[in-house]
Amino acid sequence: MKLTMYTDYSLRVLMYLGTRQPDEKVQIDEISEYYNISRNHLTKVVHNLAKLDYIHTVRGRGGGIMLKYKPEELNVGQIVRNTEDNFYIAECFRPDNECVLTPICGLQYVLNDALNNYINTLEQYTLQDILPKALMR
Amino acid sequence: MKLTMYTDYSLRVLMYLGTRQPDEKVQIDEISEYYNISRNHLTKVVHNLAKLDYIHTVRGRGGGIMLKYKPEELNVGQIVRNTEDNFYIAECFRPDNECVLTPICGLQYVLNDALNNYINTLEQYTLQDILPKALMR
DNA sequence: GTTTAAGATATATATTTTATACACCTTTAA
DNA sequence: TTAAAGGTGTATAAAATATATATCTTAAAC
Ligand code: SF4
Ligand code: SF4
Repeated sequence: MKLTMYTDYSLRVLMYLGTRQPDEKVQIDEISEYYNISRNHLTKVVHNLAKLDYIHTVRGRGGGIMLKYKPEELNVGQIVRNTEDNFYIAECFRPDNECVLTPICGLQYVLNDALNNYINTLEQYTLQDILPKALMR
Repeated sequence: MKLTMYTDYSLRVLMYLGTRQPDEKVQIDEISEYYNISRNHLTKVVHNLAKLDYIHTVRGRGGGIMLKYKPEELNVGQIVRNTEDNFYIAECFRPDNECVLTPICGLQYVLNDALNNYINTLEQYTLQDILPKALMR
């Protein structure tokens, strides 16, 4: 019942960018220092956010990253759904499931219901809603 | 975003017992064979369920375990809440939190909201609701 | 009162998942 | 050509989970 650091870092990056001007380029180094996360690790998070089309990256000198959409257009639920890689909430949700109850167990539907409500809740918020008012220096 | 095997095993044990007569004693060995789970491991799960007051255990020859309440009196949400040991949904929910955003981040409230809806959903079901109609042999 | 079948407990090990580090590559403006 | 930026692959570490091993305790049956 927890998000991976990877997902949380992804959201932290988006929040960081969200407090800046729309077209302001920000460097990974700056963010990694602010959050005390290794640059290389954060680079992967950033790269993935770019693949997911949430941010725009500019390579080379003078480069940086920036949000591709306005904070109020970015849905928290969608971000989590795309960033968290698996939602294997129980064994029977996994490809290697061997639970003998699978054909007759009612729990799986209940868990699925709960998971949907979890995601649906997140989907009621946008990046704008969770943005820190200002970043602390 | 997943339950531990431990929690799932706990529910499996309760479901197993729920398909039996109220005062029928069932042995751990039988359950562990049915589910292909090591006896010793399952013993710990069972022991914990006893500590949580969900089941009654009888030691010694002729012993076994049985539900302490009727399936319709056992709430799935409560069971999960008691069995799953931590709900550290993000770094800031942990005792060793070092996230610099903590004082200003809006995400933590959103995550908490989502988690509550997850648990609340589970709380709408009882063991009776998820019971397999019959155990397969 | 000894045996046997049951659950209880503590510790160690293995496995899996997640996070981080290291090393090097590519791009582009100055 | 250099320097500052992001990109990529692989290896390692750390943490969380799950399982195994070994032994103990209880109580009914004989
Ligand atoms: S089928 Fe039921 S008991 Fe088996 S893994 Fe799925 S939820 Fe758990
Ligand atoms: S404060 Fe916000 S960014 Fe930091 S761990 Fe909590 S939810 Fe994540």
